[in-house]
Amino acid sequence: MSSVNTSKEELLREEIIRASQKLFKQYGLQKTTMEDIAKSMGRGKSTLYYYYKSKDEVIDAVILKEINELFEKTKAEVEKVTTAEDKLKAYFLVSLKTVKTKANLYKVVKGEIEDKLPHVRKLIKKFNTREIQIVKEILLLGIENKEFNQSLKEDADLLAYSAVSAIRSLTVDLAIEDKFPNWDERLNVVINILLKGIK
Amino acid sequence: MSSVNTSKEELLREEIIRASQKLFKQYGLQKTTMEDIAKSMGRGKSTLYYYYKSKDEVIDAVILKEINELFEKTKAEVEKVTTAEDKLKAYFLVSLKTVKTKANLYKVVKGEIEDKLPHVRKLIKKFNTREIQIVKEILLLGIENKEFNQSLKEDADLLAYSAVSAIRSLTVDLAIEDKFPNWDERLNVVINILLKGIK
Amino acid sequence: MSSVNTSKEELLREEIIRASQKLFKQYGLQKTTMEDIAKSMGRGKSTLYYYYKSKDEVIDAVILKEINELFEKTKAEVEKVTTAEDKLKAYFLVSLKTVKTKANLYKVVKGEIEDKLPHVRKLIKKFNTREIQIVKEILLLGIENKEFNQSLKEDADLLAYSAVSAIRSLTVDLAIEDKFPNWDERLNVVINILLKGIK
Amino acid sequence: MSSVNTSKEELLREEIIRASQKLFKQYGLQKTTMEDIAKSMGRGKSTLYYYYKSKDEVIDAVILKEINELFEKTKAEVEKVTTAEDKLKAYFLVSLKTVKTKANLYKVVKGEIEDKLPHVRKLIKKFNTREIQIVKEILLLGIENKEFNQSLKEDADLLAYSAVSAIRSLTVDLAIEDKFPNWDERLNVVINILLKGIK
DNA sequence: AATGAATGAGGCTTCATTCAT
DNA sequence: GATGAATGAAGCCTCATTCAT
Repeated sequence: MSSVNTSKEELLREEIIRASQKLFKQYGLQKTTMEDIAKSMGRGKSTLYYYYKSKDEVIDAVILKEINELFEKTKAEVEKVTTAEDKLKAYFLVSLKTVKTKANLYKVVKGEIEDKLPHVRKLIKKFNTREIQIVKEILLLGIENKEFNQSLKEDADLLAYSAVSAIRSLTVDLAIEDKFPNWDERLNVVINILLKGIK
Repeated sequence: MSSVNTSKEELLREEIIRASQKLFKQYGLQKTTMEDIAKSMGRGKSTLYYYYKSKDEVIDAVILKEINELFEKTKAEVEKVTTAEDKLKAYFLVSLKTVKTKANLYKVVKGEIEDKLPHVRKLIKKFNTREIQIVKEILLLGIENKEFNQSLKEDADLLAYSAVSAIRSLTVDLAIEDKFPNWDERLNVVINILLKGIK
Repeated sequence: MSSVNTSKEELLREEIIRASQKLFKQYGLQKTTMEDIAKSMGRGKSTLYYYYKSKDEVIDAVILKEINELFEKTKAEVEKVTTAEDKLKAYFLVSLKTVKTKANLYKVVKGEIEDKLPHVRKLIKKFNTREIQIVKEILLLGIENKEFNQSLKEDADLLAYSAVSAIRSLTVDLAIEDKFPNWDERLNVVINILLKGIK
Repeated sequence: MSSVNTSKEELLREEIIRASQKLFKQYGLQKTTMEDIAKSMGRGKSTLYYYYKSKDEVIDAVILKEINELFEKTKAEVEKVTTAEDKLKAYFLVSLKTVKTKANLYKVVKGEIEDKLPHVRKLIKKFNTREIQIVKEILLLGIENKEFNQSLKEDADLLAYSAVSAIRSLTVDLAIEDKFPNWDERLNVVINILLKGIK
């Protein structure tokens, strides 16, 4: 019985997150009101407060979910291939494809979050840490493999960080603007430059 | 006489922008209220409205100023050197140094702006276009020079765009987090990888 | 159950209108603030916004209510009697009595409305049209009846309009000033002159 | 020297009144701001305060001027003719024509004044008193003349008051709406009814 | 004499949040 | 469990008015 409740409760909690996600992507964190979220679910505003203590908690949950989804997907794809080069490519491509469908949230998240929800920074940081860790491991693997230049070893941290930061922003920007046709395919050029640079 | 008036008015207008700039960097566009700005100048709220019609107008002015400053500085430094490689390095370094002092504003600006002030997007776009143009010209110069790989020619657009986007986000991220000591110096590694990649 | 909700909500909506009505009469449309209305009900300002989207909506509702009340009362009284003369008298007297209790609102409404709420003009016009129609029908009845002078037929429109306009202003003016004792009774003289004039 | 100053000062005072008059007619008493008035004269806002202590004083002056103009014109026309009937007609016609050009001010004035500027009520009252006095004298003349019905004598006051009130509102309403073509000419029907009624 | 500059007071509106049911 | 109702706090903006020059 309790499990039924829990499951039902969990279901609604998820519905709230889904609805919020959608609206956050469309209108941004600030502009989306609790009212908006509630209405989009055909429910009363106070229902949200039954499941989440505050708007901030809703935001947290949404971001955490996004972060995990991206992370899991990235990790899975990276593990599918073996060479460091392929892993790096895989990392880039998953980032690209995932971000493409979530462009607005990322865009929004990046600016607003830091500002208004210092608390959320931790989430982002934690996520970044995990992502950077992945990339760093790929780099180190490549260096050990002799796929990549040995001299990079001491800067692997900074490089990993830079790659994560740059790739994210680039994909977000490209996804938001629709300027370059087939940018996702053509981005290979960029990846190749990088790979050539680190080989 | 008229010039005295103009200059005096201009002076206060600038003071407002400076004060706003500072607060925007600290608290973000939304969280900074007109009240905050006024108080930080030791003046009444309505004084702001004597010089700017609305908060949006203040925001516009601040952003426009930042954009122009960065652009002019970038352009000047790039013109000081001659080889494409040096120009590219110069571009990176100015971006780095400038952004470092304006990290918060950029951070803020990037997310919030898109959301709430579609009007401001034009400013950003125009600025981006100008920056991308600079980088593209550097790339083409390098290709002509044989400094850079000839095969890049057809993707110069996308590359320039990518470089601008990536470098901006990277600098912003690095400036915000204080994780890497001397990151601005060590970033040479990143630049060198890129340069090696495109040579 | 739904009807309970509806009725409860409707109840508060009405309470708001009543409170607003009272204050509008006392202080005028502009001078009465949402704060005033809320306080006079012992409630928070934002409660008003739960029931009405804006001050304008409140004003609309108040005016619409007044208009309908006056119209219904007028119509009922006019229908009670049969001769055109009696109907005309009835029309005058109801206008008189009703307006007497609402003098301030009418006074206020007349000037402010036109100015600031072009939208409300429609309401007024529609109301005027209905009132004028009543009077016109009385006139035509009287002409057919031979109670009134046949020559009025072609100017029935203008006459009806004039009568409505004049009687309203006269009653409002008289109600506001307390100059003439028993003016409502003595106004028979005026009515008789008019009747004599049109017979 | 003092007279030069005075005259020059007087000139500007009048200019202010003229400008205010125009704007009040167009936008109403409240909606017209001191800024608006100043701008429409190509002068600074504070200049107004050099000549008038407050907005209320400006309003007073405008109204007083309007009142006097109408009164003087009315009086002059009434004195031109001799029979009571002609005088009454003259009174009506001047009211009509004058009001036609000032419709907006009257409209505005009627509602707003009472509300917000209790002080101005005195002006209006005084003006009304003078107008009513004129009409009353015409009525009494007519009664003495045997032009009008003798029985009206004891209600001359109320009748005069009513006539003034009704005619003003009627003319204002007609001037504002442009519903009836040539209403000013056709209004003779109304006047004739009244005259017939009181003969 | 004339005014540019500055502002206090106050108005409307929004929204996250609480609470009784 | 779920929510309708209510609200405090805060934000943007307007405007009559003052004051130094």
